[in-house]
Amino acid sequence: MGESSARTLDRVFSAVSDPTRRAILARLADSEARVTDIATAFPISLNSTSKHIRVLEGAGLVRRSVRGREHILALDAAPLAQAAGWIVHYRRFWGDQLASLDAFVAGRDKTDRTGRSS
Amino acid sequence: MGESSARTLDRVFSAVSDPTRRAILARLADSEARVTDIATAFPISLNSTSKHIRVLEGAGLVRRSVRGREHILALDAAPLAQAAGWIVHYRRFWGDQLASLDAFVAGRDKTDRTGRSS
DNA sequence: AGAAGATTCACCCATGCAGGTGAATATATG
DNA sequence: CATATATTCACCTGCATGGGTGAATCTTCT
Repeated sequence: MGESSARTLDRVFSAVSDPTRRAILARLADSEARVTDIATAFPISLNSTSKHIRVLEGAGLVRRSVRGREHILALDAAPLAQAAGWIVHYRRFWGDQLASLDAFVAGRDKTDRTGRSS
Repeated sequence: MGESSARTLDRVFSAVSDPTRRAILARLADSEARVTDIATAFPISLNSTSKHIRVLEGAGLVRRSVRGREHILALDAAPLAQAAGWIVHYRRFWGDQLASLDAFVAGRDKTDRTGRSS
């Protein structure tokens, strides 16, 4: 399971490296949405939005349920857990700035999670 | 502080999305190394290795100390903590597969951390 | 000074991706 | 059937990047 998911890890990290896609995830964390809903919320075209969603789907971060002519998109953060699993291996190198991961989580929870930088 | 680090987050995720670079990080987690040491450990040229290290430096994940003609590279996992901070915002969407992050950390700690495939 | 080692710089090539526009495909709705 | 809505497909452009080769730079050693 650790070997075949390397490709997935590639895609997850790559997908999440884009600010627009991180913003899309933040949006979907709030509520489900259609492709058009997301497109109108960002200064990019509907087409570009569709491609971003494709990438997020390829990473397993977004799931789509076609209901009629509307494509309802929902966040699926499971691959992020996998990504966290990789990162956490290096937690002993994080140094004195972060004692425990849970403490880190608690302290950081009120930060903005959009990741938008225009 | 949360805004200017968005770019950093981009670079961290992007840097880590490459399997070769993840393997380089794993190597540096074991011990410091020169550029040549890393290059000989991978089936890519010295030049390509140098570029990968540049990317990792740009993400703040690797620090270089020039000692004479040798460039000693060391892991700096602090940016990974920042990346973990972003991911952790979505931990409540991870579902039933992972109850608490610490439990996850404990259970996953003996998995391989190389990230190498092939 | 001269030679060998370590690393980078300057290009080249191919691929991928983010962004766009315009047409095509479904699905509702009148 | 005809039309509006939702999404994608096909294609184009510009830029970044992973890979390579060969020359240049800098440092150590004899």
